[in-house]
Amino acid sequence: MGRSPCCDEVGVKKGPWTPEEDKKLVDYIRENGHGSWRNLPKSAGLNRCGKSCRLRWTNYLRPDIKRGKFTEDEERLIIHLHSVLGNKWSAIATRLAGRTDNEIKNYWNTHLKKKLLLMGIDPVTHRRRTDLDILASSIPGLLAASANLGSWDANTLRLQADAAHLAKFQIFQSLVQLVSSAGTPPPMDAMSLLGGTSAPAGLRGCQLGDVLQMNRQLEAVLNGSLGLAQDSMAAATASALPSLTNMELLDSFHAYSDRDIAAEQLNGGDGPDEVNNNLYSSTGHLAAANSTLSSVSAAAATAADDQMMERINSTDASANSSASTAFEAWEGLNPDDDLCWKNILDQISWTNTQ
DNA sequence: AAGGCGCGCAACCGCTATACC
DNA sequence: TGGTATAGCGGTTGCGCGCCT
Repeated sequence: MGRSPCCDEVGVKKGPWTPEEDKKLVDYIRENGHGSWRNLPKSAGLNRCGKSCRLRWTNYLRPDIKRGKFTEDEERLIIHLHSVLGNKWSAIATRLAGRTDNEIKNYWNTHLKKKLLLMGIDPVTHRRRTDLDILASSIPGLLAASANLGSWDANTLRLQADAAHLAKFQIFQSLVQLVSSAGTPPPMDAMSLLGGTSAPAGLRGCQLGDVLQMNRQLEAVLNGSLGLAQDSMAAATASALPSLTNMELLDSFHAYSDRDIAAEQLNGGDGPDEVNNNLYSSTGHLAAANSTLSSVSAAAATAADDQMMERINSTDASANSSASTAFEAWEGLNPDDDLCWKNILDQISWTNTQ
């Protein structure tokens, strides 16, 4: 090996291409084809290395390149393909007519990755994010994003708000696991974290048993929405919460996953693809579940902290009533007080080091 | 009006794979 | 079979632009 890069050539121009250079390159390739890229610059009268010419042609000047904004279908396809292929941008690009690998890569890094993160999905594994550290590190971004939503449309706003709800819920759940999984009596700091003055407003003064019960309720609700009891969940949601916006959102996400499955079956190229179907349905269900959570929360927005705790304590185990109480409880876990969550995160890191 | 800042995108860098001698 | 040239790929960089203060 030991090949020296072609761009080491002295005196070869680098940096942005001028319109004149573009014209020279296009004219030459139209007349002669690119042939050997190494020899092309000299033949075309360009003071560039062959590699630079090749990149300029393949990423920008090629006549079949489609420019402009990515459509929603293209976005979905990229996410879908990325979940199967990973960072194989060129392979992904072959499935999107007119898009280059570079363009898709850039779009992924600048838009789609953030979008998935905001939805509580790990852009690498395409799974629900459960790792406590990752979640903790994402919270400042989530909070910043939720405070900086001016230019987004209504559905996007709701999705992002829902994603923030979900992330908070996941942190809470991890926190409870942390405490409840300790074989020995839970550390006092963790206890005070869950029920003490640094706890979310709704949990202040709360006993560990109460918190664990509430967590089970929340988990049941979320699991139901994630496909374990979709029909009853949808029915409960419809009766308890006739919100057109959220039902439309739910439908759109179901249509989203169904369309994707159908497309996969039509293509037939990759064979059965459970990973992707799961990605889409879980993405949709998560969004729907959180949409539901937030809208029920909105309905219970005025519940005072002590009233909420009363409801939790008097909750029976039947699915619907516990679900609605858990939703209300959830409202208490979603204070707009960032400081509250900061306290939680601080204490989590302290607890983890013990 | 000007400076700071963040974002998006084109281009580059470094590496691997493949072709060819 | 080994060395070299070339193509292709993915990660990273840096510039330009728009927005904000």
